[in-house]
Amino acid sequence: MPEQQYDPSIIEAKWQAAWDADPAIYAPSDHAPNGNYYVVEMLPYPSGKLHMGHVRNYSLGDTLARYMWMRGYRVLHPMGWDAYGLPAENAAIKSGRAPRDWTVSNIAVMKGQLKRLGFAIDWSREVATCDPEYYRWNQWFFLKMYERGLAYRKRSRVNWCPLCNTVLANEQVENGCCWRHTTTPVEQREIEQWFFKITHYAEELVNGLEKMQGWPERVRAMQRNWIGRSEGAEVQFNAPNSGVIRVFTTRIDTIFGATCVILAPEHELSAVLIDPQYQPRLKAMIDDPARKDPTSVEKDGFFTGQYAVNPFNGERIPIWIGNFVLVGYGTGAIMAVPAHDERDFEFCTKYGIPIVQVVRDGFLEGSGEYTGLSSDEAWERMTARAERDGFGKRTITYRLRDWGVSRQRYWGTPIPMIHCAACGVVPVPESDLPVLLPDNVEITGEGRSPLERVPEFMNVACPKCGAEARRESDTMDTFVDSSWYFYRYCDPRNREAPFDPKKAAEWMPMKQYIGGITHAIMHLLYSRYWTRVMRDLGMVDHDEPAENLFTQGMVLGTDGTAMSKSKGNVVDPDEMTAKYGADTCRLFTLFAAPPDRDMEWNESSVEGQFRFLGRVFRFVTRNIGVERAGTTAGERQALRKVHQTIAKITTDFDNRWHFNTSIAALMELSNELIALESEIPGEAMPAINEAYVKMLAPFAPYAAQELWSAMGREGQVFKQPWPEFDAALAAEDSVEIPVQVNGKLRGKIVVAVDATSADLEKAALADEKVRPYVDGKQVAKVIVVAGKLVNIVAR
RNA sequence: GCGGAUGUGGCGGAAUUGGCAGACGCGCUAGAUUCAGGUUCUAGUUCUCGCAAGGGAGUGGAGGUUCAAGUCCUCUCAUCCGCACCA
Repeated sequence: MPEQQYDPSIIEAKWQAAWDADPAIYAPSDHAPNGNYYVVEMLPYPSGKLHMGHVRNYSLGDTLARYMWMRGYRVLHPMGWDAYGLPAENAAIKSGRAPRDWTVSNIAVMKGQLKRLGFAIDWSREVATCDPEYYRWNQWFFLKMYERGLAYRKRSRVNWCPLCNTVLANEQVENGCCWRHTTTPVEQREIEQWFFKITHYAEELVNGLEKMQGWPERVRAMQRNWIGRSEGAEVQFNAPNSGVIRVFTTRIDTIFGATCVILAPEHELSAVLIDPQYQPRLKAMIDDPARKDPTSVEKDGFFTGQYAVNPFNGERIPIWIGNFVLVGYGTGAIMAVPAHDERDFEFCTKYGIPIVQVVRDGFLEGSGEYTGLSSDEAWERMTARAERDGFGKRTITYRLRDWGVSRQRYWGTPIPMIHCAACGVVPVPESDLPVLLPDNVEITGEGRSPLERVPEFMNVACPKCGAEARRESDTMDTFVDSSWYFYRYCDPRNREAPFDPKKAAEWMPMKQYIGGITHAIMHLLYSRYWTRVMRDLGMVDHDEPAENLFTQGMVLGTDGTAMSKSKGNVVDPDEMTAKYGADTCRLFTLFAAPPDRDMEWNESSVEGQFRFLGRVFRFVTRNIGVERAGTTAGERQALRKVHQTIAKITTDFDNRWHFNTSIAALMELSNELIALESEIPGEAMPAINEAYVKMLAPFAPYAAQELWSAMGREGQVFKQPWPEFDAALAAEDSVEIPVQVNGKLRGKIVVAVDATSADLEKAALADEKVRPYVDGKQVAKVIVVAGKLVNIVAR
C-alpha cells in the first residue's frame, strides 16, 4: 500500500461517527475471561467547557480502560455530571438564564468534547445529579439517615460565605476563606441547619485508613489529619463558686505543672464567672474576626477573678479566659502547662503566670507520688486514678465535626422535610418522593433560599396532621450528590431504589478511582462515610468505595502555575484537538510527565507527539502488503525489539502507570523499525504492524483504529487481545558489557548472552582499552555481575 | 509546629532490583530536500580541557557504607503541597 499521510481531522471525524452510531460499543462485554474491572474518573462539574485537567484525568482513565479491555477484562467505564452547584445560579443572576437550561446546554457541549477526545465511555449509564431520578435518592437517603439519627437539625454557629451567600461545611473552608472564594473570609452566623452525623463513624474512618493500601499515603495522611483523633483525658477542676470546669488534655502526666485554667470566651462559664464590667470585653473577644487567622493574632486574655482546684495536688490556680482556646474542640477549656506547651508558655509569659517544669528527660519531677515515673507510665496511672476517684475519664476527641449539609441556595436537591406548627419537623413520606425542585424560580443571590418565595413549593399539608405547613427551603450541599454516584452507575435506571444491591455488588468497590488531589478530604471523606451508611442500611457489604485511588497531578500553564482564566494561561482542549487531533492531545498529556506529578503545558512539545504519530502512520501504511526480501537478521532484530517493547509497556501498565516511558518505548520501537526497514522481509510486516497498532491503541485510539482498518482487519482494535510476549523472540544473542577498573568505566566487551563469569573476566582483562589501566598493577579482585558488568579492582 | 512530596543537561523527563547517568521528546547547531516558508530526512547536542585521540568533573550540599551510590545510611539546604492556637 502506498504511504498515507496522517490527517487526524479526517480519520477522527470518521471513527467518531462510527463509534457514535453504535451505542453499545463501550458497554461491558459479555465475554471476559479475567472478570470485572470498574474504573471511574471523578465526574465533572458542567461549568461550560472541559479544561486540561479533565483531559488529563480522562485520558489516563481511558488509556487504562482500553488496556484492561484488551487484557480480557469486563470493563465498566461510565461518566456522569455533577450538575448541581453554585456557578449555575451565579450564571442565572448574571445572564437571567435558568440554571437548568444553562446546565443542560453545558452538558451537551462537554459531552461532545468528551466524544471528540475519543473516550471509551458507556454513555448508556450516564447520570446527571440534577435529574429527579437521581436526586430523589439523595432525598431517600436523607430520610433513612433521619430515621437512624444520622441526619439531625441543630442551631449552631456556622461558616458563612458572603459571596456564595450560603453556609459552608468545615471541609469547605480553607485558610478561613471559602474554598471557591479563596480571598474572602468566611463569616460566622448562628443558623439552624441540617447535619449528617459523620462523627458517628469517626473512629472507623480513621482506622479504615490503615488498611487502604491502594490509596496514596498523601491522601490517607490528609484524612487522618483532618479526622484528628487524639487520646487523652477529661479532668474536672472544682471551682468553688461555679461548680466544675472540665478540661481536655492529652498530657495528663504534666498536670502538676498546670498553673492556670483557661476557658474559651464562648465557654458557657465564661460569662458567668467574670465581673459584669468585663462583659463588653468578652463580647469583643468573641466577635473579633481576626481570631480566624491564628498566625496573625496575638494571644489575649484576662483573669476572671476566680480560682479552680487541681484535683491531683489540691492547688488553687486562677481561671482565665483566652482568645486562643477553641470552644468547639475538646471541652472548650484547658489546663495551661506553660513549661510543656508552647502556646501556654506564650500566654503565661505575657501575663506573668508561673511556669513550673514537671517533666525532665521523659521522667516526672515535682509531681508528688508520680515523681520519677516515665511520662508514659504516669499518663496511664494518673488517668486510672482520675477514673477511680471520679474526677476524670479517659476520652478520645476528634477534630472532625458533623457535616453541615443545608445550603440556602436554589440549585440543589430539596431537603425532604416539612415544618408543621403543630408537629414540628416532619419527614416527607417516602412515597411522596421526589420533592421536585421547581423551575422558573427567580434567583437573586440573597442570603435566603430562593425557594422561600415559591408558594407552590413551600405550602404543603403536614403529612402527620394535615394542617397547613411549610417545606424546608434549604437544599443539600452538592457534595451529597457526588458521595454515591458510582453506585448509581451500576444500575442507573432503577426506579425502585438507588440501585439494586446485587448489581452494585457486581462492580463495587471501584477497582480504580481516579481524580485530583483537591478532593482528598471533602469528596473522598464524604464518600467513605456514605459507603458506611449504606453498609449499615444493608445495601452494600463493603466499607470503602474504592479499592485503588489514583490522584493525578495538576496541569499547569506555561508559567508553572495552575491554569486559571484570570491568569490567562488557560489552554483550550478544543483548540488543541482542532490543530493536532485528539490523539496528539491525549498522547501529550500522558507523555509530558508521570501521571501523578504536576505537568506543564508546552505547545512546542505537543508537536513532537504529532510528528511521532505521523511517522508511525506513514511507516505502517507503506508496509501494508509490502513486497521486500529483507534479511533473516533484520527480521530477527525487528521482532526482538517488538517483544522487548511488549514486555516494557505491559510492565508499565501492570505496575506503575508511567505512561511517559511507555510512549517513549513506542517511539524507540518505531525509530528502530524505520532504521531497519529495508532489512525487514515483507512477510514479517503483518505481525509487526499488528503488534505495533495494538500497543498504540490505548494511547491513540483513533490512529490505531484507522491503521487497524487499513490493515484490512475487522472490528475494534481495543477489543483485540493485547499482544503476547515471547521471551525467546525478545532474547538477545550477544550483549555489550561495560568494564570498569576501580569503579571507572574503561571499556566495553561484546559477549554471548550465555557467557560464563570466567569468560567475562577473561575477555575483560584482555580488552585493549582496559589493559593500560591494569598492566603493571596487581589485580586484587574481579567482580563479575553476569549480564551486567565487570569491575576490576587493581592496585 | 505536624504531616506528605520533590530536587538529575537549555527545558519536560529516563535510569523499575545498588551495576554504562542523561532513554524518549522539546529546543538548539549543521547539512539534504524546497523558489521560499512549512513539512520530511541525516548528523550532532551534560559540562569542561584538547585540533584530535583521549582525559577530568558531574544527579541541591556535606559526610558515610560498598568493588560499585541518582538509588542505601547520617546530617543539612531549598522548593512545593496539605493541616494548624486542636490542648
